[in-house]
Amino acid sequence: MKYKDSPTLEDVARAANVSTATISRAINEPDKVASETQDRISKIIEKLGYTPNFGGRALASNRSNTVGAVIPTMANAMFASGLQVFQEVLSEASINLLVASSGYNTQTELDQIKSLVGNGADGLLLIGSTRPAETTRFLELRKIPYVIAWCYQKDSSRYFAGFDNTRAATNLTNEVLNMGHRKIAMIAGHATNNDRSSNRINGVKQRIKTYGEGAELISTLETDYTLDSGGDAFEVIMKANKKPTAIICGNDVLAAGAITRANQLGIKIPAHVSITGFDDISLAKIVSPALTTVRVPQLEMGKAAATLLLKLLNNEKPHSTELPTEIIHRESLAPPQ
Amino acid sequence: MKYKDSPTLEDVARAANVSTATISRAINEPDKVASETQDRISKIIEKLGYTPNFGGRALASNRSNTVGAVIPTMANAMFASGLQVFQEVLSEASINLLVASSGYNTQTELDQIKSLVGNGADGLLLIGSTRPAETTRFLELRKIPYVIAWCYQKDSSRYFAGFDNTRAATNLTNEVLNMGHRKIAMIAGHATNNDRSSNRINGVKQRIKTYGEGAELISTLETDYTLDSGGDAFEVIMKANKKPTAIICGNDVLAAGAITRANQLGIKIPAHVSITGFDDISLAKIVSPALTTVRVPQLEMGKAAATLLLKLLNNEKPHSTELPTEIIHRESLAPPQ
DNA sequence: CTGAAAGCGCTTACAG
DNA sequence: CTGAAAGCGCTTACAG
Repeated sequence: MKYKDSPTLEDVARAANVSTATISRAINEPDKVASETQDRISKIIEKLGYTPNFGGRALASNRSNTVGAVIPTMANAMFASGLQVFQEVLSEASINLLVASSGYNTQTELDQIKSLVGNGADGLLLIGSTRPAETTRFLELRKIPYVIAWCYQKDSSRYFAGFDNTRAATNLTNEVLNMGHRKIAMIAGHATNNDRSSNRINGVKQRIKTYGEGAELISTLETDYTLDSGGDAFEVIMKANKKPTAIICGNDVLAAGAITRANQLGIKIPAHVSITGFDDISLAKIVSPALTTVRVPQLEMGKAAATLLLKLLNNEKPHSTELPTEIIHRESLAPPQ
Repeated sequence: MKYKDSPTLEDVARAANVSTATISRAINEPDKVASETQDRISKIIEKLGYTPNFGGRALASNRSNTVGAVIPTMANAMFASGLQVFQEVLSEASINLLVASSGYNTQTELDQIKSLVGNGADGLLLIGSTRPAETTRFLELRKIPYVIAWCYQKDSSRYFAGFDNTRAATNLTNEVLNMGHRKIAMIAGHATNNDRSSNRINGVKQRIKTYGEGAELISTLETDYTLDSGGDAFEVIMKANKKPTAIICGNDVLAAGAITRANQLGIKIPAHVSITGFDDISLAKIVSPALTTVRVPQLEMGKAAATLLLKLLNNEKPHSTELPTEIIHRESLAPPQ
């Protein structure tokens, strides 16, 4: 847009018979201005329809009041709803949100981070803790405050708003085992450079290993987080000679894909095989049978991440926040028959 | 972040033994710089880790290379995936995306528009064509280029990347009628200030009215676009004395909610009642029975909207783009029994 | 192809 | 509580 058409601070100053400094204060630090002056200025601003020029402000103050988020994909409702809350909280603090997606690709993520920072992001929201050294180096070099959501690490110098994926997966696996399942398979998301996926895999593996009682992880397939991939992986697993009685899926999309495929193939869930999900997005309630899954605090993470980042921008030293997960019992998990 | 730590154009200029003007050109209009100079500058930029200061650039050029989008909600996968493509296309043109949501509230939408524009958005993506005069006035006053997605109007001075909601609804209704249904009900989203919803309602009404043959719209309920609301509306409709043989839903979320509720109540779909959706989000394939619905070109709209906006920012006069919709036949619609 | 210099619209010590 | 003025880091006619 052309700012030439818009009034500037100087126009306001002239009309109000004060200096531009006073107008600036009236806008940014009203306490420091006499209340009558304030009133007069307010009216003139209103009348002229003045709004501060963004570039001028950013240049002079070294602040853009903008924050960036790079998420793997907006297409998964999970990230989208977390992002929504994140934005709402920021909005109340008059901070705007720049958004980009990485498609689960670390190079793309770095490109987007650079782009957002180059476009003035004062801080960043990132998903997951594992990333190439180059990315970490850039972040440190530029001293960008950032918070990491969807996972949690204690005793870290970084800031997290998330949950312990390993523990959540361990708990879920324990539930599956206690229900009597011994032959278990897993359909996971690609684990490379994705700590949420690899931690969930680890949680499942660890629990099965330590459980004893003949419990066994017969296979774990890594694939894309899509419905079709989940379906395909399900088919592969069910065509093998050695079949599981329960399949633990890395997220709800994969699980919903598996169930849909099972329905098409005439394989009864959970009578023939149990299936579990992860995330508890709305799909989980809709699919039939409804998914037994792990509820992940999506909205709470969005909110916590925003709060954390706001503090960071304010030069405070906040504490990472760990959020709880919970197993949601629905129909897709039952004792083996 | 503190830019004091970062090198400036002047630092680069000094190191390269040229003026800042030349560095600026090397970055923005490489053709205008001798290729040896260019090479030297590139190396120095690389070595110093220079990136242009956003505020300085925005102030001097009156351009932020940032565009804003205000969508009703990110929680509906439909908008989220359109937004994703929108962002990807912009990203290739080195334009960043500022995102905000309105929660289907026109006042919130206006606030967010003001905030994004105040934060430097050069252009805007908006959903739907109906909004209060105050909003339209603001947009015109500030001369913000914007494109409207998810709907289409011909012979308008505004720019659209979308489809004709009325016609799509008409076509779907025609399908339902041709299948033999005569008693029809509708579960729609709130129509006030939501042209997508009201146009879909109009399409259904019009077609039923002109169809004859005893066709009748026995009721149309307006509600929130949530699964539970869809379920509740379904229950209300099925408890009335006069029951429909088909229920047309304003979107897939509502339809999925209705089907899920039907399953819980033991009402067979489509044996007892047929149900149709709108949008064709992934829910539609997952729900059981799978939804017969209208495929809305989400990704194509995101792409078309980005292309349109890019042209607008480039001072071209592009044409609005109308995209086709298509009826997807699955299991939830069948002849009345 | 390159440079000197003005100017974009703010904020912020500093002085009063 | 207010003002004069420097300065933030770029871009862009203009001149050569």
